[in-house]
Amino acid sequence: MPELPEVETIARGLAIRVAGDVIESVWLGSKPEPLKSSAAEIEATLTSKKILNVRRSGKHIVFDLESSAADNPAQWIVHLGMTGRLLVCSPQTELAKHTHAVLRLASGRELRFVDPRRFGRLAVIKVFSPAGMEPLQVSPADFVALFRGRKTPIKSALLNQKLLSGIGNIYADEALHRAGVRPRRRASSLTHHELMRLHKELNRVLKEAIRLGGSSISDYVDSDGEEGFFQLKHRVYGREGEPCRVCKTPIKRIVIAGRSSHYCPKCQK
DNA sequence: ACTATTTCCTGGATGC
DNA sequence: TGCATCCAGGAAATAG
Repeated sequence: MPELPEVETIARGLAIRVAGDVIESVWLGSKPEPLKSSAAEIEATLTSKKILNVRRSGKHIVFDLESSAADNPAQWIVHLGMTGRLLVCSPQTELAKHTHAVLRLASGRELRFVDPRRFGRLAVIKVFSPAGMEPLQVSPADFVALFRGRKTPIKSALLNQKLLSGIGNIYADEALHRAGVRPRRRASSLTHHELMRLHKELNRVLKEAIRLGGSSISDYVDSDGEEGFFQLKHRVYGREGEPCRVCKTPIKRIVIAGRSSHYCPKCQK
């Protein structure tokens, strides 16, 4: 399940591999569900366009396209959802089940979008603007202000993409453990000191995860098919009943707003 | 304006 | 072995 570090890893890999290439033709699957823009619009926008760069914004992958007319959409946006993958491969490579889009590149390779669970989304847009703030760029003061007066659990607030873009279930749990805050605490109940610590630990955990290429659980791999290694550093996520890496207390699992949440009852207050 | 709940979707794990 | 059921979760839609 790609969150900020995984999407960052994928976007960096794609930038190295396809920046400068030209999209010669576009094939879109018959199922329209993954498309936010119309199939015709996506096809028209991508065909014959040069890919200038590939980067991450929140959990979205942004392909900057060379635009001839200033009023045309000039970005291709991909959200990988839960199981989405972007693969660069040779045209001879067998088409994977659940392939929803194939872009033929001038270099002779293909860029394929595969997504079994179909939670991913494709769109073209003029200029993409993320809903929330970038966790790695938000200032401590702005971070603290985001949670002022919010009654929702801090875990839910961290997952709210309109506040911060890019945090998912894994890194919300991991950041809360490192900050010593229980996931069910109301966001507004956190002290200034706790929020400052949360901001610092969130930045720390995201940067370390990016350094290790993300967390490979389920079927996540980067654009080279390589797995990440941050799952080895998980302190609470997916570790129900196992000893806390800090104090040996068994990790608890609870459900908050339908999401599994893991924490150490001793380290987190 | 917020917050909570439901819905979408498939494959892997589990239970009988 | 096979079949049914449950579960994972990002974000949009819906309800309160």
